[in-house]
Amino acid sequence: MFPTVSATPEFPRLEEEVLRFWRERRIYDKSLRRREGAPRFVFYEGPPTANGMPHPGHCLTRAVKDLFPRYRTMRGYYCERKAGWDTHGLPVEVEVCKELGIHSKEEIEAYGVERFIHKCQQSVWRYMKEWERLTERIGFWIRLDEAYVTYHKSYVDSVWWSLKNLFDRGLLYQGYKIVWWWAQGGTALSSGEVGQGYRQVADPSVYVRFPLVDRPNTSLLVWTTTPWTLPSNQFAAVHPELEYVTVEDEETGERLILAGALKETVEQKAKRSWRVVGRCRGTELVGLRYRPPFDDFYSRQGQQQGTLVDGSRQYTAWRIVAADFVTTDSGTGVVHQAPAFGEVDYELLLAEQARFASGAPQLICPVAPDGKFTSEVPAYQGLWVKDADGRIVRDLRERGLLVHYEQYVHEYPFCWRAEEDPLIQYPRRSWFIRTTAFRDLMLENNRLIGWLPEHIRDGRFGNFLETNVDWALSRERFWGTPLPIWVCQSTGKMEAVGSYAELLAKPDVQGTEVWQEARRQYPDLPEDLCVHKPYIDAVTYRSPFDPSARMVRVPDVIDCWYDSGAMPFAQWGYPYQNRQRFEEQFPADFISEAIDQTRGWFYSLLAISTLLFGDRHGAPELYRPFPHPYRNCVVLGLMLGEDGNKMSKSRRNYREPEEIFDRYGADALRWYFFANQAPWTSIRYKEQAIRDSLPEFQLRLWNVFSFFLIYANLDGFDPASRLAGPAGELSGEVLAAAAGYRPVQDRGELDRWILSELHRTTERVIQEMDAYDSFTACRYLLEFVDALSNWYVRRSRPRFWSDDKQSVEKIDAYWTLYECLLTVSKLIAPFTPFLAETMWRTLTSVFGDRVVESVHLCDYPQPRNDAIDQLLSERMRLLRTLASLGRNARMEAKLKVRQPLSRVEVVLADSSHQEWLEAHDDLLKDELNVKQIRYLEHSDSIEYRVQPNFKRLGPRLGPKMPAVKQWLTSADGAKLRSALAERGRIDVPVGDETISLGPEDVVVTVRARPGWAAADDPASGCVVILNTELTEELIREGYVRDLVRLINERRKELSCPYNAKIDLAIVGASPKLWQAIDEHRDYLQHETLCRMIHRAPLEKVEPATVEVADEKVELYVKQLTL
RNA sequence: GGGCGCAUAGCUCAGUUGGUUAGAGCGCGUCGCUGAUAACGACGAGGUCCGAAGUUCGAAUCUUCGUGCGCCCA
Repeated sequence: MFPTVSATPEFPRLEEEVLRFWRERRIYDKSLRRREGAPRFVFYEGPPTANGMPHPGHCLTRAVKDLFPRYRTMRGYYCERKAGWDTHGLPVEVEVCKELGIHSKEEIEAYGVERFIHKCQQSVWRYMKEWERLTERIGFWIRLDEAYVTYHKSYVDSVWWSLKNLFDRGLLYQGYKIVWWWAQGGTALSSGEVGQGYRQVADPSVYVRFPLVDRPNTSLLVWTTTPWTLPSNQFAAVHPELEYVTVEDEETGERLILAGALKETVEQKAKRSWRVVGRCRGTELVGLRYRPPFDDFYSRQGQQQGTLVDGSRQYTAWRIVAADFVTTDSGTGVVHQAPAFGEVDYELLLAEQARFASGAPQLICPVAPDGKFTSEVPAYQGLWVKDADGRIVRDLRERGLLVHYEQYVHEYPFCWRAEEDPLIQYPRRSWFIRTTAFRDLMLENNRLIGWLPEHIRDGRFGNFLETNVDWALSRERFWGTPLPIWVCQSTGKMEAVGSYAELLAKPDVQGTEVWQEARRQYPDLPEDLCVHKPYIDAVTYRSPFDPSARMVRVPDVIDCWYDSGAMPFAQWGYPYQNRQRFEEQFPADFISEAIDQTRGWFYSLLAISTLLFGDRHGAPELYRPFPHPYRNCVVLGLMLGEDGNKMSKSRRNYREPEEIFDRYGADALRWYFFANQAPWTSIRYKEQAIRDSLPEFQLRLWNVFSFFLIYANLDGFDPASRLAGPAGELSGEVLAAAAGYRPVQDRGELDRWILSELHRTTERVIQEMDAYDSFTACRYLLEFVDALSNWYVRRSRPRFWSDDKQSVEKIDAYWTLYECLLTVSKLIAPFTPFLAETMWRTLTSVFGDRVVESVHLCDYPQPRNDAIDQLLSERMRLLRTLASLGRNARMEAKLKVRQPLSRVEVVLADSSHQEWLEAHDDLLKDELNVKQIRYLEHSDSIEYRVQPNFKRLGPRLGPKMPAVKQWLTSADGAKLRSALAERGRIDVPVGDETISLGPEDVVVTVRARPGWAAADDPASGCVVILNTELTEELIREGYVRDLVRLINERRKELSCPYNAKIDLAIVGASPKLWQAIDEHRDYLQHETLCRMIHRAPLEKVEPATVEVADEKVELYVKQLTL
């Protein structure tokens, strides 16, 4: 006997059982062990940061990350899954600061870097338990106990190794980075923090003269909203392609140069009257020199020249340069450039510097980190830059340089922790990786990656790579991988250190006692912290550049994106450990994260990998062919809350994952993710939608499953007793050896059909899953479950109900359904692993330990081509269409299915399937409750429509198409059809010519004429027509069917077991009704398990009054003891 | 401001290389079944395919512009 299951399953409870089973029997381990030595499918886990609660978005990633490895494992691959945790970075520091109630770097230093670092290390694991629980609960199989951790010493060693490699190859350099700087707090803010702080403010907007050196009485007209940056001016930028005009002031006669498109706007603002005296393109202005409004630097450097790469001489600064970013949206089209205080400006400086062989322009920055002018600009020395604005404007006006002044309202960022402090852009010394030198290689690598969706490759990601800038690697923070560069205190020369061990092996190492002391003071301190601040900062050694000097580490840590991007090798501690494992697990076959990782992990992986392993010449010993480090990347959409907005805790617009698991189960969530939209479209996370996705797949499948168990038990169908020896995975070959398992080709059409559908589905699911298209795969699975439930089981019910327990047909039905359910449980195993396991365990329970214990230890089903019958599939679809049309027609004619009809007629546009259909009359007759089905060539109730075959005729006819279409639709369809049949062509007159159309050139559809009880399906070309004539005989039969329904309803009300017999009395029926009952007495008794039908009330039985045949009768139903 | 993406039924979403009656599920309505039974099923009504222009014999699909939304970056 099979275990019985509830018709209304509690999936969450069943899932808990499955989890326990997996845990106790170590199923995941076993699934790996049985694939040892098999080809690998390599998966990389993008490490989450566990210092926040996991939310629904993480569920999606974790579900997708589980799906494909599970699938590939079943398909025969060896797929290790090593977890990982991202542990460094600002988010962790911020979390700790919150806890300590502090903000700035000074406050952290005052608190103590050592204690702060300890806090960070502990904070990382704050939500570890939650993450692990979620991971397990959603069924994400991954080795958590072997997770890589980015702060571990072995990981840091690996990262250092890679950085040393880059440093030694000259790819790591120091430069300036323009950051958003909080001067009062002395710290840079991350882009996320800056984004939070934008506010509308009014700033001074000034139009300033920059007099040209070589054109008397002529000035550039320059606009800026940050007057305080004017003393730091180095260039003026114009767009090379824009038109510029020279205007003459009607009153003063002075000349100004500005963009032609902006002349009128500025003229009106300044309330001047200007006459255009010259026009030119931006390129023609390039190279002209001007006097900046402030002399502090110009007076000393104004005449300096350098040598360009081509050998010619060029003034270093204060000249016009070309730049594409100049627009005419605002300002004057001539843009003031202060490279120290604008990222774009700084890039321009870099580009200028690159043109010089010697004597290149240097960055001018007369502002100290506290935001106050230095002694380089004596006039404003000690003044906070924003406070200097007013005085600068006044000075400009007094010196006659100000053309116009106004207030300008715009969005400007403020510090999110000190709302009154505006941020400024400010240059900081920073370390860069020269990624730009690898742009082409990165693009080449990118081209070979399988992106899903594809547009990421050339779109978002490709564009990003095209406009690549060097990676600003260093961070002036505390909790991160320390930058492994030591500087000689006397010569300033530097070297990179490739591991902690390498550091300790340096000559005359000092400072390690700081760490030793910490270990004594805090015995619980993890060994890994020895490579972190502040301990690592204390370690110095004798300089190889100057024996009297010490080597001291630079204070920075690195961008934590570098950590995660280094995981392909760092997760193994490569190259100091596990060299073999790295080789086996590089590159990844599959990774998946949400789209916000494009510039995050997707980039850091690709960049690091390309720089280290993609440089055939620079690092030949590490070279590996592209693509790497990942071959396929499924880019997931963003997850939105119930209201379609971004999910946010404060808005409470989403349910906690735990709640979903407890109510509907992990499978419900997984299936919702996989089956409802392509994974890269953004997903609305709605509880309602998750609940609704249950019945259409899982519940429907469950019903079939439960149906099978009920009847198999009832009929004593026991596959285990019919099969000797080990049953393994109960594959088709194993089942074929069972007693009573007839070869499929010997079975009935319905059985052959559903098995054909099963193999077709298997074939398609494999095809889609190999292409990482889980969404389409799910659609095929849905389609199959629908076919199984709504046609196979529905049409097979009489076989399951038949009294002859051992009839061949019945046994066939059991084997067929059993095989379908077993196979489906394997097919859905990667998608809904819990339901699959429950089904498998239940269906195979009768075999005891002769069968594989878990569905996840099975091979994925293999489709058999010889089991797929395309023609049968097509025909069955047609038959289903006919049934649907028949019901449709009954509906139209208001003739309920319980009322038998004498006949339906079917007209097929294409008669090639007619013979087959005729052989299945019984099925259709039963489905439609009619006595006879006739196939006709023609009927008065139908009409034909002949349309051009557009696809075929389009290229041939072109513009004549509408005329042909018009002629065909207005002609008599039936005549055209017969003409086509007799002569093989139709001649269509178009203008002066005649166009001859063959059978291939037109599409003939048949349709029901309006007003008939008929329904058509033009797509398949069939019409079903009802004979609505009712004879007395038919009506009487309808009465009995009604009666049967009422009696069975009564049985149910009385809670009769469905195999219990009854005695029945019908009181008050008319002779007409009795005639009907007598005529169909056997049918009635059989359908209601009725022994006797009485005409007098039964004693001790409560009657029920029912209405049948327009009369009221009393029913007495008495259950007989079993 | 730039890049990328999205916009189709009341809701959530499909829609293959352009082919002439635009699909599914849910919801809604009508009904059926009553031996899967607190299940199951059928049928139906719902659409200016965001707007405009263009290419084409033919556009939800291709092009351009615009509108709205999202993401990433300024």
